[in-house]
Amino acid sequence: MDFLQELNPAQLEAVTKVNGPTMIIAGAGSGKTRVITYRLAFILEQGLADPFELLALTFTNKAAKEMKNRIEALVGGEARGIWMGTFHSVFSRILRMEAEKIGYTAQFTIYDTDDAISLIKSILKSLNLDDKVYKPRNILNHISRAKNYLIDPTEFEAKYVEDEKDRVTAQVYAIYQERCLKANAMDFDDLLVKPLELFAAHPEVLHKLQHRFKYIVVDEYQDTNHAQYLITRKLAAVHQNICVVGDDSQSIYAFRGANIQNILNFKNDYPEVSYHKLEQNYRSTSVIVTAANSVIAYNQNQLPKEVFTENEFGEKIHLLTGDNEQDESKKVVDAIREQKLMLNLFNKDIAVLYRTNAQSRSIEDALRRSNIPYKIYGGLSFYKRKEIKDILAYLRMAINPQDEEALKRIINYPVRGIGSTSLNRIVAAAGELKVSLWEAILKYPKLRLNKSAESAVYNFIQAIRSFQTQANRENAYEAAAYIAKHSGILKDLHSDESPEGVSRWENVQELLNAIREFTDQPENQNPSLSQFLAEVSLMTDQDDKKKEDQDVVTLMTIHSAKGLEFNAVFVMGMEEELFPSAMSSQTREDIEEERRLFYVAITRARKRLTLSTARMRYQYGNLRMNEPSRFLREIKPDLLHTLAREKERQIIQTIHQSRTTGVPVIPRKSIPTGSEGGDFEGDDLSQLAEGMRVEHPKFGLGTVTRLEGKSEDRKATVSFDRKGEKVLLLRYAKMKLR
DNA sequence: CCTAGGAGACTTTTT
DNA sequence: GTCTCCTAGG
Repeated sequence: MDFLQELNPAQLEAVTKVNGPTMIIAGAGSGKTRVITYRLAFILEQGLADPFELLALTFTNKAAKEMKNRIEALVGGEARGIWMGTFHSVFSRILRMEAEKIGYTAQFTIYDTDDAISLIKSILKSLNLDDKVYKPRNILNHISRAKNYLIDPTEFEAKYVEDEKDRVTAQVYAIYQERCLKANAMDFDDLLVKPLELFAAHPEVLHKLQHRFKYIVVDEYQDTNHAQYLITRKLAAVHQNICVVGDDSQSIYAFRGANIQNILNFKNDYPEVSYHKLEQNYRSTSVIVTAANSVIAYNQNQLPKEVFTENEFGEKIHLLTGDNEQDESKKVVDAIREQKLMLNLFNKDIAVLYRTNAQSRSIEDALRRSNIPYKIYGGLSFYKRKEIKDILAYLRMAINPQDEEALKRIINYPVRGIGSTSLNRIVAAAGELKVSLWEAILKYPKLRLNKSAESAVYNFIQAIRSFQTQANRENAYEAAAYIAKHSGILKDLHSDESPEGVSRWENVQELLNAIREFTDQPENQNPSLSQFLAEVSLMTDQDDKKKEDQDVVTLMTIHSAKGLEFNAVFVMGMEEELFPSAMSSQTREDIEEERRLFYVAITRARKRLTLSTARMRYQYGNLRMNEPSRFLREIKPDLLHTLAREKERQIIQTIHQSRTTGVPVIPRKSIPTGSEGGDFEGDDLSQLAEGMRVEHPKFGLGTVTRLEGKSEDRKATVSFDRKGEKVLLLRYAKMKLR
């Protein structure tokens, strides 16, 4: 067990104290993954358990895969026997084994968020409710929250209905669950809730698992929700060897139901916990670690810890200020070039992070202009593209024909003459008969469809049946290729010669290639289509391996950067209203989560951290001037690099002056329109009227074409002679009357 | 059945 | 500003 030599004392203790409940608080860059993998390897080497008696739960497939590889490197092939995966994949696996016990089959479909929303829309329609008043997205959020707290429709109805919206939600929730069951489908939340239902109804299943899993490790414990908390607690109840690993400072998913109290309260649940703190950071320079500490110290709600590093002091944090987002991006790109030269960096050493996806555009433009290759993460995932979802819907129908959302998607794609009238009739019939859509169309002669629709339905049934046969007989690739061809999708896409059409066709080919890869994997025991679908529904773009090694700059939201590290990190848009987000600035809890997000951003950097702001930017179509983010003031002043440029110095001074007041000062909502615009003086715009000529410092001369809103929201649409039409908030816009 | 265009939304999103 | 979704009209 030579590998133990490589650990520092705190890590060594966390690795070797394997019995009883354990909590490991792992600061950013403190070797968390190493500790988890060594710990599991240690258990195996000590002969304390067999691989299949170990359960390791993560939040991403990527994390699971990495851990698996690293354990395999330590102990060899037996690592493959460990139950290691995401919560969702591990429990979907268990659910497939026991599905019959709760009214499902092993072939159940996993509905993604789009399926769920579509189902809710369909339910609202059947209830004759307007989906503009009762927003499906919103209802789904409520349902999801209820599920996370294990509130079933009956309890929801009884205890949580306060107004009409809640009443509708309760009603939709109940029908939603019925329809999912009828469709042999579960949503993401069900994958966590159903195991608990299963355990309650069939204690022997729980009993078996409790005894089997001698050691349980939960990674990123700060991100668990209530259902996940309960599941792990139940599974650990017999052996009590539960080890939770996480960092409360990096809890950034409360908005999705993660409950930070799970980690803060772990000690209350297990008073005899053995508690370890990994506080030495191996990743970043001292400047970066100290800055991160100084920021997170503003949070009240946290576990005490002292992250430190023995690394070099390093370069101070730079702050760039642009006049607007384009200028900010330009300055960032200049700095990227400079740092590449100075520090000998590759593109792939560099990441540009931002709070919202919408911010990616300006930095993309600037990078493109400079011919710096980049890759954007986020945005619409491969698996969410229409053409991919269409193919997958066919595959789903071949495996689970009860799948309503799949059926609705493809019953008339490619067009086969089953229009909305026919579909409405089918949906209504299914509702009356209380059967799935598939069962309803099997009774097509009784649906009183018109003759052509009736024969179209007959042909559709025959097609799906032949696909089912293929799926049962052939491997995943053969079946999928057959279905793609015979469904007519490939032909339909091929006939579209527009660039988008070509790209859609290519995407489908890429999916087929992925399926072929899946099928051809030598270690794949079960290369069936149903197995492929079971895995693909829990896969995301993040798991895409081939794009990893390209030498390109990484662009992503801070959320998606969690768990990654880069030599040089840029965080853009360090402004009030943006970061912290205007929508998360209401309560102290909101701000603390935003602050943790900033903490995550800072700690992604190994050597260099650069922050940037823009004085002015478009937000939702109007020009806004936001104060520099309060978080900038929370970085110890001596860690910020003072730039020679006069403007930058002023900004930094303002930041540091407000710091002396002690308590973080909440900046004013708006900035006085004083010095920024140079010597341009705006006229009084209260008398502005349509048709008037104006002059703007940036956009030049123009004509007012429209006025709307009142008082501080009053805005003017101005058609500028050279810059085209702009909508300007008069509160901010400085214009002369001409 | 397809399409253009209007209305309205709009933070983050491991599964 | 920009995207998505829905609807009316061809």
